[in-house]
Amino acid sequence: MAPSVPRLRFAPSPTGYLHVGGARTALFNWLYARKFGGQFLLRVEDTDKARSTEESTRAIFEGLQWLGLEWDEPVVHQGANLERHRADAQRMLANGTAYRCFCTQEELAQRRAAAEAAGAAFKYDRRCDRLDRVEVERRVAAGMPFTVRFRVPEGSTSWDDLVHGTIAFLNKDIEDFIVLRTDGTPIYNLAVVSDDIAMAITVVMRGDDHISNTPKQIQLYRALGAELPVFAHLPMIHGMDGKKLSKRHGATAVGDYQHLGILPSAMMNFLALLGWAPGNDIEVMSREQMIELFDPSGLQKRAAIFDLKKLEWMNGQHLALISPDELLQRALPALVAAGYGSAEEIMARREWVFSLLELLKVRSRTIDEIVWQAAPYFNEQIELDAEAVRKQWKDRALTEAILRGALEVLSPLTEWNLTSTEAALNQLAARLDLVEKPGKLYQPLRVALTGRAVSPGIFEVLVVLGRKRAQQRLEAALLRLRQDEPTPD
RNA sequence: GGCGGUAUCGUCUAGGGGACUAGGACACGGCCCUCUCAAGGCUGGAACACGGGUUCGAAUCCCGUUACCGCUACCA
Repeated sequence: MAPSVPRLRFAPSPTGYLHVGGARTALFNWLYARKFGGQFLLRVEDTDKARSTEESTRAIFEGLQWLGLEWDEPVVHQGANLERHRADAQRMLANGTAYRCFCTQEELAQRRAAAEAAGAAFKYDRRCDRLDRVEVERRVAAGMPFTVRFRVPEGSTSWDDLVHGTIAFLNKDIEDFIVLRTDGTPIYNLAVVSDDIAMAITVVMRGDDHISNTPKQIQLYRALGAELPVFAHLPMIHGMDGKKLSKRHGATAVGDYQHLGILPSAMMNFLALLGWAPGNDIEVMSREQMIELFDPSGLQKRAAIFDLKKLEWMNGQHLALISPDELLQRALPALVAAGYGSAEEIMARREWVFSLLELLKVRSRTIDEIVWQAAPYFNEQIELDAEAVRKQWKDRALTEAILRGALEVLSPLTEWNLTSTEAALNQLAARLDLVEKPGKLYQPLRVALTGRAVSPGIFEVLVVLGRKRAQQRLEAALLRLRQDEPTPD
């Protein structure tokens, strides 16, 4: 059983960005630790120097931080533990659970090819384990290079997986695997076990592509005299075509979603639901609720398919939940990038921005959509959408009457708010006999005020625009209408 | 090939022997609300991979088959 204070770790290899599958694995590790009062640690598996990069390490940290998956102790770099890995291999050599193998890579490749040609499965034949002590010593003295191989014992290896239940392997199906290379560097399975023991990891939660590594690792724990952790193997994430999620499916890095205008809380919520369900038909959750409701027994065994549409819906739900402050904080960089002003300028109009965001977020699924919709309110000049103009300003005489009339009823207002502008426009509607057809009145106005056929309610637009700009836009529209006048078809 | 894993609507899932004419959500269609677009409400179509058992009774348990996925390196 898991001890009372569980320790878990997320152990990515820094060979790319933080993949959504990795992010979900990290998320479940984190949830488990938070739920049961344990620790969540981070270990960078950078033993593969050729493929590991600093940049990738940084990208992974950033992705985790963006999601809010804070780790509790300094990051462990696997590459720094080489001496311990080596010492552990020596320990196994000394206690007889491993042996030296002098077969070269070429010989092995040859035998493997021969076996395959004969239609048989290749498995190391243990020839070096049969060398007598004298011969081994002679070869070592002669400086012959060797690897260290683990001697897999008879019998079977099984464990009670937290998500799959009991999984068992026959040891005869596991070959004597190499644990230390000729150059004295460790193979993955040794490095992982050695580090997990050193970090006192009690729950190893990882992708189910590691299931077949697990019996080997269990043997290693035993050979090193260490207590076994609890294993939990999480399913993978697939793309819409049911294949393993890859670049072909579009964005796979969590950073991509950040730039698409997804909220971290929505991303977390969505990822959590991909492979776990709290039950009771609960779907939208804050991070606190997720921790509260998390239960490893609800972990899914089956690979899930990443559905962008649902992520977007989820984001819309979270947009509705977050505070104006948080929304502004998350949207600010995108607002600046869109050219709406400097961060200082935008923050100076904080209250106004709050009210604008409040109007736009309900009609948006992502921050990017909010930014796009915000253009007519931040920019001095608006672009008239040609399609909207064509459709809504079709009747030029009526449009002119509406614009002129709006200017007339709006100008004398002493108060400029939702109720006063509504009253004024109602008056205009009556005058133009459009009370029964409000769309005929409001749509042309909407185009004049925002340049678009879609916007928040017209009175809200008037208020957020402010009297001055609203009037300027109506006048500009009138002008534009006259310029375009001589266009009889 | 060998070994391992998985199998409920298109997708995410609820379900853990009778409460199932299988529930919810996304997506899709319709209706309502409505100045547009959203949001919201209501509503429709849509699934237990197949075959055998066990049982009075199976989506739920067991065994096969099939399909898909993973591993099978001196990669991680």
